Amino acid sequence: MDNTETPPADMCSLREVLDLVGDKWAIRVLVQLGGGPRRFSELERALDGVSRRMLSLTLRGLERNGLVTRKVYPEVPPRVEYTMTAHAAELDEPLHALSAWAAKHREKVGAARRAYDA
Amino acid sequence: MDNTETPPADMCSLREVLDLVGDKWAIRVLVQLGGGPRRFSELERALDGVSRRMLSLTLRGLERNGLVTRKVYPEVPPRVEYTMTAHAAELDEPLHALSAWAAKHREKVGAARRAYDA
DNA sequence: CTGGATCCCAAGAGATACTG
DNA sequence: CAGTATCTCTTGGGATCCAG
Repeated sequence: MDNTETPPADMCSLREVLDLVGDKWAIRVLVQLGGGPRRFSELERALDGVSRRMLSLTLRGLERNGLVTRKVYPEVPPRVEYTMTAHAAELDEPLHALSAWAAKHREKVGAARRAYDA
Repeated sequence: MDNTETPPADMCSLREVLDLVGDKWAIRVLVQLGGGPRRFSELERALDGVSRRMLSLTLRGLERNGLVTRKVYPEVPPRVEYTMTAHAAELDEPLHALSAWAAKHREKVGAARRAYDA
């Protein structure tokens, strides 16, 4: 066997991660929560352009999958804080690796795109 | 400053990567191409469930962004081979990191989901 | 303040048919 | 073989209004 195959990336796992954080706002929320617990309205302001509806849906999803915990303070006016879970925090490194790749190859991608469009 | 902030993950870069490979089929195509050049029909068979249309659109996108090159052999019947570019190959490691995270925390995610749904 | 409910539009994606 | 063109259905997501 002289093939040069890369050990097959685990498609199943890859899909699972994207299903968890591949949507429009999930990663941005996690990045915010990486800086510590945040209230709903704080997130709303920090994530420029997000609608209440989408923020809510995104947080529900993250909570459902155990990436975020929701803590309600029985006060008036109501206060709710969202916090990253421990294993969500472990996503930080893989995410940085992706981020680094993008930063490194940004120019090449841009050039390829311009060339293709011409 | 005693804050415990993680160095802010680069949101911009993160978004760029997801725009490149965050759609339904792109990553699967890249995983296939990681095993060497593939023909259109080979990909079509390997990616179970993909439609011709989506495979075509996905390949166009990857090609446009310089992640894949398209080589046409002037034969009859026609033959076309798709190949990963060098910098697309560098995505392999970050992707593996994500994949590893998913594999490691699969149970926790599943449990969280079952708990939430109950 | 925190969000759920509803309406509506636009993008995503499957099925089918046709062409170089 | 390797696609493109339509057509249609589904899903994502914004706007707005209502409620605990």
